[in-house]
Amino acid sequence: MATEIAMSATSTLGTLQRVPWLAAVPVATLNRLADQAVLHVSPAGVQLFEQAETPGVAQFLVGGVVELLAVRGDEEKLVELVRPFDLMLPAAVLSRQPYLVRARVQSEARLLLIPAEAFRRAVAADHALCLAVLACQAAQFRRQLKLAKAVRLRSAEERIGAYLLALCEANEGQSEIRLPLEKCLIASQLGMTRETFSRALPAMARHGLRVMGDILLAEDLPMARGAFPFDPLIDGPEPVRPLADFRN
Amino acid sequence: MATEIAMSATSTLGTLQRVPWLAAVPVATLNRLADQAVLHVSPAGVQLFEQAETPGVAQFLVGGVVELLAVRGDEEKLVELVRPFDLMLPAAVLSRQPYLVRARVQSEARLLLIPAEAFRRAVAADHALCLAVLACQAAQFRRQLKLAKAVRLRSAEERIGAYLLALCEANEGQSEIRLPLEKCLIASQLGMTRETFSRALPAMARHGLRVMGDILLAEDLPMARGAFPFDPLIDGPEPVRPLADFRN
DNA sequence: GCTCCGCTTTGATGCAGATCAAGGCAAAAC
DNA sequence: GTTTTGCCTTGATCTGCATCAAAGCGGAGC
Repeated sequence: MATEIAMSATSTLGTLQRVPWLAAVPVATLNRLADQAVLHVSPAGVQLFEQAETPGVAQFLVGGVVELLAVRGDEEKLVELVRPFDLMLPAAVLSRQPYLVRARVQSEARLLLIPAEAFRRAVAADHALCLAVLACQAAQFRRQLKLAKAVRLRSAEERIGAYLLALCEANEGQSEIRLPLEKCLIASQLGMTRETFSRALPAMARHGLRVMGDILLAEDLPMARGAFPFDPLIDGPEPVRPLADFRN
Repeated sequence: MATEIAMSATSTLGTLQRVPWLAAVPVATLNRLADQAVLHVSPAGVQLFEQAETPGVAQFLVGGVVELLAVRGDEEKLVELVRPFDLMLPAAVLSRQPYLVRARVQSEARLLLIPAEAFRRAVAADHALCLAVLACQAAQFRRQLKLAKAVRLRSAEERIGAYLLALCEANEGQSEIRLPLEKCLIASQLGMTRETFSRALPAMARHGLRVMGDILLAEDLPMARGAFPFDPLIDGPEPVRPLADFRN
């Protein structure tokens, strides 16, 4: 299952120091966190926590991808994907409330585990850390809002179009692009079934995006952009933007 | 349109002091905020800000209800309702990013307007305020998650059932309950059209909830609870829970 | 080679909920 | 009084997407 790795505090500290949005946090504070942190590596498929569980540790994702799933009975619906560097559901940890979703590793995850109480104390003790976490939380909120907008405002086909175009832009210049995920995962990420996704793919060729197997080739990028206009308020990235100049 | 009210700083301060989750914030800080704040009263229908606008003021909702709307072209979809006491989209204000949604007053709103830069400075300067805003932001995030779960996991009928039952519980004991909102507003709040809502209402009688006009009478509460079980991870309240003991 | 298994595709069908289009009903305006 | 205006209901129809079921298809293992 999950591997726990004994680690010198220095390397844990190193990891924390490499996080851009923790740049403004004093090393002393990061050090105190690092002292209590353990690095955990979890392979795909492992469940990190269950819905309704109360967080005992703060989990800091430093590698891999984790999916958050809304659960009822035995059906799961993907709510969000978490990528590095990000805290897993800081809202639950900070407010000492149960998780609202299940978390499962999608691709091998590297996690820094910090006892929840220690984490809360650190946030309460260090203003700079508090500001950083606030920025992280704000970014997560905005990502969530964007997702909600995408689902409510766009049809399945449009979401696929936007997704494929985002891929094209990420791999600027290449004409052949390999889909980064299994199709069924992409489908659930876009909030539809794999069948719907599968059926919609051939239809995308009409808009200049041909998908064959797991290869996407952009045949007519301008036409595609015409059919699926880029909306920065939905498709734009949402990086963590710390309130840098916090002392003033 | 909107009425701007000249106000002694003391009464603005008084308003801030009455906010539960600002209890731990030093009066000096609240006072500095109050000095720069203006109370604004906006009648229903007024648009507070537009999608893509960059926040110039932080808006603190102290009365009334505001709806947040995702917009594309001329169609609007309700994303969330904001009620007192809450900050309007603190994520946008703090990260100096454009609003992702439009805000419109649903029922007469009382807002404390604070210049955005002053607000950011205050958060950056006062640790206690930062913690309070963090808690506020966390609560908003969790509300948003709960909404997403409700929409993805429940059918239209189930959402209506949960809503009506919540009403019953709020007015414990009364057999006749008046719907607190116009039906079309309830419908959009539940993420469906008024027609769907209208059609589903008669059907609810089969589960012990009869709605006649704008009166709801709970004919068989236990049966209703059986059909629409209460899920605290969706239906539970999500108050702002400040990390009270922040100095430690 | 063959078989098995996971993933994907395809087809047929079903359904929830949206949309379009008339009315009904009541309070407010004239 | 009548008319207007908002809001709600009702019916007919549409459609996007899910669901169910049955193949393809390719790689891993035997």
